[in-house]
Amino acid sequence: MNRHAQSIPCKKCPLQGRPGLRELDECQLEYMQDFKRGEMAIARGGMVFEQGQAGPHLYTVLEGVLIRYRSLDDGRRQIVNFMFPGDLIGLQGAFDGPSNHAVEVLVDSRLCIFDRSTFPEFIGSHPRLAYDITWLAAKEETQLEEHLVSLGQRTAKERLVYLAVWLVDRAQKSGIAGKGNTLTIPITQTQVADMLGLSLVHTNRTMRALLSEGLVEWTPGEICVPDMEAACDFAKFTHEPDEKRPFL
Amino acid sequence: MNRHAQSIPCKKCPLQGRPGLRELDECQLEYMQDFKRGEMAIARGGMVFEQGQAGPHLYTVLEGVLIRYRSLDDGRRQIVNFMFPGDLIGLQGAFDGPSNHAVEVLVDSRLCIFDRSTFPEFIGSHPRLAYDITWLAAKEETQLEEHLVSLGQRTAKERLVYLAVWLVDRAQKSGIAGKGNTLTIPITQTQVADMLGLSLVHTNRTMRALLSEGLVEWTPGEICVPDMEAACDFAKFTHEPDEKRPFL
DNA sequence: CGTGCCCTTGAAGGATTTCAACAATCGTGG
DNA sequence: CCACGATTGTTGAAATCCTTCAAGGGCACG
Repeated sequence: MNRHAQSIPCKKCPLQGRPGLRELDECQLEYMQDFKRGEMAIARGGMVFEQGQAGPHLYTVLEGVLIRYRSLDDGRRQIVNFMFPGDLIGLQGAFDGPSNHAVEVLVDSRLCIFDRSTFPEFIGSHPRLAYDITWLAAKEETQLEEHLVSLGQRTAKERLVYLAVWLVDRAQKSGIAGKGNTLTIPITQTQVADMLGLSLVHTNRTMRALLSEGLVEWTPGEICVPDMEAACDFAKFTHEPDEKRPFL
Repeated sequence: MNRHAQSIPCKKCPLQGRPGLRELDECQLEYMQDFKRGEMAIARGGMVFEQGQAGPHLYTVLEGVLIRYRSLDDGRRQIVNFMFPGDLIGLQGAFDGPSNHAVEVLVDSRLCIFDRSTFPEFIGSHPRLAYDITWLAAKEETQLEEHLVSLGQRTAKERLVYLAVWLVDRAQKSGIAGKGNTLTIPITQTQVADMLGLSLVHTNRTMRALLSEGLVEWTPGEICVPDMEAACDFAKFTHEPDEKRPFL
């Protein structure tokens, strides 16, 4: 399922120069190189870690898309967030205790591996990077807040539009979107349902309704938002200018 | 509404020695003292900051309980989390850009004030504290995940039980709970509804149902969970041992 | 003693879920 | 290469959870 790949040097990190990501300078790249333990490639459907496991690693997404979810023991599950290139995985688990969520690969991914054990040292010795990590944690929190608003206040239709817009937006910022507000991504309707807190059937119906209205064209394998502004307006989505995010 | 109070020295910080909080050592206390700008007392109903404001400060809750929420322009609002003594307020706003949520006082509070501007310096010069801040950010994220599961997967009854258990648990850890899994706190049913994504009417009915079943006794002004274990079980709530949290 | 906020309850309507069945797609092994 | 099972998408109909509308009572505050 997963194999360790040859490690690319940080200086050639594919994330450098992405539209929504901040560049690291020479000096920072060298620091990172010290902490990088290797890379890992996982195919769609593979798990980075399971709920309840205390993995020894932290990861950065170099390539691909992943989902993070929590399960209740009776089978219900909630997808908590999507992870795109540049996102940090496993920060919560970095502080002892097993993580309470699982991470699964949605689009074949390549991850950069760091050791959990070196994390405190890492923070201590590189203030700028410690600052960046806090930045990322704060942003992640902001994202979860947005999802929370969605689940708590929006109707099914609004949730679907919101998610579409949010995904396309994030994809564009990480440079993996297609032309014309399009995103090619194999998300299952079951997964969408588990993200939005809706039943599979209702998710399907709502998608078809939106399709016929032309607001969001969510066909299997591809999301397209013809009129971004109209969609944002409908879903009461206010995307912030969102300056470049740091990474690694 | 709010007034600046005489600043208590950090060495006499009331948070030292709380059941769920980690002690700071002499050295750390001195550092903190340098960054502390003062204190602020706000009464129930008062605002720490509004949605869209870019406040110049960061706060730590010394006393009281607060809520954090986001509003949609059409009036719907979602309470995103509760803040208890030891919690950090405004971390998201610490990285440029106005905060996208508002913070309101639920129980008369006293806050410790820090300058946003000294934040980068702060992280840089005190690795241990930088680590703690990241810890807090990660925990906050974990909490939001739990709420997300609630809104996405649980029924109205389960949500209410979950919230009750969660609140009582947090109150106990911050040492402001009453005897016998009791918490005296003036939460409005409208606020509960806005937290759980339910209508006011349905929130009320569900509360009454739980009351008659004896699972959760949520009377105006007080929450009581007679059988914690039964309640956790019913709501599929798994509270982790949760080691002591750092603060400040 | 009003006015406003909060809690409470009934009844009707609507959004969403569940149950059920079938078509379409895909990967895999014979 | 085709047949097969497994997964995914689609649709109808009935049941239910939850919301909205409406109205009244209690309590605090000026």
